[in-house]
Amino acid sequence: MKDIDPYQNEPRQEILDATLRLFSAKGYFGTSMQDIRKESGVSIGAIYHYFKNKEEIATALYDALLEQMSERTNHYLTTEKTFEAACQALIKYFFAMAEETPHALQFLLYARHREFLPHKNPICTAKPFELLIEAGKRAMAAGEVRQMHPVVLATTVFGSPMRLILLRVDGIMEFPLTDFFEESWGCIWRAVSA
Amino acid sequence: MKDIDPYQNEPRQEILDATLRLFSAKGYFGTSMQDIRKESGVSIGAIYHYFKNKEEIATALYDALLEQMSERTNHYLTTEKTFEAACQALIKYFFAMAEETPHALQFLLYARHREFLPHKNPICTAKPFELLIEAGKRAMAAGEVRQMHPVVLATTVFGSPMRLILLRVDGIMEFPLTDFFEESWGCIWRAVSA
DNA sequence: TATCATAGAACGAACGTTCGTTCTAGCGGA
DNA sequence: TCCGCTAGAACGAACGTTCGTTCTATGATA
Repeated sequence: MKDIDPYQNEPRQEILDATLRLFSAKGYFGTSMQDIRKESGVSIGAIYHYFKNKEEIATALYDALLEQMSERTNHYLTTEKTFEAACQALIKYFFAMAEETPHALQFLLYARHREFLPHKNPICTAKPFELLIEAGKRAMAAGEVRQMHPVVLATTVFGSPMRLILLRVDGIMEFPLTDFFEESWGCIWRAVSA
Repeated sequence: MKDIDPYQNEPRQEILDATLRLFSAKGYFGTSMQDIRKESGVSIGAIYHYFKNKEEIATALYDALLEQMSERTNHYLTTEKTFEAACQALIKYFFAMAEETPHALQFLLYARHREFLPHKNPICTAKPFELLIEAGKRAMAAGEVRQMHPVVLATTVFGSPMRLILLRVDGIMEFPLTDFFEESWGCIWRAVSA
């Protein structure tokens, strides 16, 4: 026996997948609704049946990806015993994402969402960033890392991996990021450990 | 005595200044030629007298800012005696830029130029980035910094300041970056010094 | 089982708007 | 007079969106 309407939202997901590919390749404004129709194989009328307008497709994508990232961040920060282990796990997760679903990372990290989602806050004020800041404060209080401004801590730990990720999803870096994890983390931990 | 025709290109510069403000606030696609006309006070006809089209305005901006950045990078890397001093000077320069001309940095670092300047290489393959990589290799050979992949070195040194800059030009960081230079650099140099 | 009724998914031509660009007329200093 | 420059109306293309219609699956009725 089948699940209740397992295919009900199949076209909806098809639209989202196609849109993510297009947005990450050509950007929001460079992607027309006709492009989405061609890439997804779903007709214009059907697209507007599932989404109110173009912006709502972008919002749906953004929210879903941010939620996923937020969950993972929260997961590692609460289950790993140390700040070090949590950060390592997070960076490994991002590095793996850069290899497996580069489109998602590109859309989430690279795009200036304020250009086409003006009512959304920039990603750095979003939940994952706040979770990190709080975890950093606790790690400083516990003496695991040196004392510094929480934002400096966060940028020191994640600034360089993020830049590596952008180089990778842009196709400038030809080797998988996982090859560089140890080296990169070695630098980061020297920088902040107590 | 005045320079030769100092005012000849006054409208041209007015257009570029206005466009930079608009692009950094609303993005390339969010800015119409009518917006540029209003912001610059130069008529549509005059704008098209000085520039072939919208893309050429963006290219002129991009090239000018990149050239300026390239010059500075080259200057510090060749005149400062150590890699450490050169990097410090560069980061201080960027931090100062973030305070004084945030629009320029925002346009140069944040925008996905591939969306509207498809024939331009991403900024990370541009001259300043290459200069840094080469300087990093020399510093490793000289024993000033530890051995690692040159790209890891570059992202470790500049990844975190760049992220601080983005937080600042986005208005998330409320204090001038110069306040955080010492703290940030302390982390960076721990990370990479031999 | 056969027939009809209904809902809503899918369709794509057509619409109105906005955009970048072109065009033509005219201004003003040399 | 000439010419660099300015002006802004007009143009055509491309865009996001709408809308009247068709298709399809399901349920009700007899």
